[in-house]
Amino acid sequence: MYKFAGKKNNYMNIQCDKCVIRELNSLHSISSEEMNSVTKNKTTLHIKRGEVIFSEGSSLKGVYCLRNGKCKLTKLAPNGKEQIVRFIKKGELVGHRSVISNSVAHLTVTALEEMDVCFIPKLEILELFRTNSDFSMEITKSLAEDLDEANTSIANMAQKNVRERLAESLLFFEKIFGIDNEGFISVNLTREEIANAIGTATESTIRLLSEFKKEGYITLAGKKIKLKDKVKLKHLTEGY
Amino acid sequence: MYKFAGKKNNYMNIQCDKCVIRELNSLHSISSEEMNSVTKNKTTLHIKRGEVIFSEGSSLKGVYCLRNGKCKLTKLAPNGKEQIVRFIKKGELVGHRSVISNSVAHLTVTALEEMDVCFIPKLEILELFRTNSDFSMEITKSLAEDLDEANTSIANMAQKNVRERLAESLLFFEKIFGIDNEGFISVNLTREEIANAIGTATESTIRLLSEFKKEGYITLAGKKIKLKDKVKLKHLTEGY
DNA sequence: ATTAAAAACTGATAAATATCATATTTTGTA
DNA sequence: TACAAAATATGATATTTATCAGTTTTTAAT
Repeated sequence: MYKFAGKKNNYMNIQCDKCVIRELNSLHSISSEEMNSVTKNKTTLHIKRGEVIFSEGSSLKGVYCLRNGKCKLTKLAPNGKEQIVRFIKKGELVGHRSVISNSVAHLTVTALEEMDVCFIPKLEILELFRTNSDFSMEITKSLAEDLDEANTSIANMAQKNVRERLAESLLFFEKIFGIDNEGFISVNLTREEIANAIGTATESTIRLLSEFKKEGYITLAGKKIKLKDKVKLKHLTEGY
Repeated sequence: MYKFAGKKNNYMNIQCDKCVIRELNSLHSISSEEMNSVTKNKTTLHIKRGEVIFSEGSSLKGVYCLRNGKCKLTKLAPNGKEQIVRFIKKGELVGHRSVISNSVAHLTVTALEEMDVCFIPKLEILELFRTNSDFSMEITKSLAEDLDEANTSIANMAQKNVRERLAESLLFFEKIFGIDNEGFISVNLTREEIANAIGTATESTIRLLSEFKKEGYITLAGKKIKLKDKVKLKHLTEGY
């Protein structure tokens, strides 16, 4: 079962205006006065791989700003399988959808590695949204972008086969997570998690990865994956 | 190829505050003064089945408010097939995503039947967004809702098989479009369109509809569909 | 009312994918 | 370091779904 992230300590309550990731999300549009208020009211959490930041059905008391690390957003299907709907990394906000629409969380957010996350109370966010139209515009734009990506995802799921989706995902993983100094994709995903993202059986994912390796498009080292022939992978995403 | 809706006539330039659908979308939160401005600047279009309101890649000069009728939102996949991402009906807005994020349209909107559509210029909408925080909140909430539905759709596409998705879609069609006086679902969709919505081959859709009929869950009369056993269909969506 | 085009339908077959069973490897931790 | 648990891997088989080819029915335009 889930391990919940419980350690709410303020030991790292860095001022937001000194935070490196500030520029990366909607918070970049707030004034220094507003920033001070956020700094005062936020708390910082340290979270380990596999821990849940919040889960589907829970009611959120604020939004989370990711200082570093990566996580997955999942949805539980009626068959009990978890669908990974999206990946999120350093600099992004989570929970703003629930806070804005004043509803329960519809996704579960789970850390894929150690991460530091700042919790900003609901009131703080709603007040910013109401009084700072740059901020509300930013939040709205970010939802609009998410919606657009989700629509693309629907089309991919519906129109592409598993092989095409896997190729697509590998390129996507490298693009958003980058590579380590040996050239491997910088994210720690199990085969099952990859399967849950592309919507297939774990065995199919494993088999296709082996095929991609055999055909020379990727290198596998344990669970680490290196892309060797991105041009070919790009072609594979469109089925040739 | 597409037939574009070109007839921009003002013959039906009804005042927005008298419009029946006003209560149904984000515009319900605007003042009567603001409403007057919208009335003055909007134009009304009459559109026939199959005509395109706007298409993927085009840059929008405003948003469209659906006075009546139904339409489909589609996305062109690289394989040339069209994916229906969503259905929209009377009372809803389209194009606000593009206008808010100041980007090109990422979807094509096509009428499924005769419809009247009001066009509201971009400036009008952006001004409302900037100055009326109730309106911006409504727009944002509606994007948040769309996003949530899109995520559910991703999970359904990924986790459910074609039979389950078809059962789900039939129930969904009846729910959002209602039924006529003989009990048939009130929307005119070809088998191909249904297939494009659930992400399968047209033949598979036809075959499964025949099976559902043979098994007594639905009635078919031409392209019209009546749901006979909704409890069973509900069970089918979860695979039993 | 006639007729051409589009849509719906059906069957046969191929291809893709899931499932089950089991072996091997890796990982985390005592 | 050892060992149990988890993850990865592979083969055999069943199931689902797509594709192709053709027929019938419906629709819309003249």
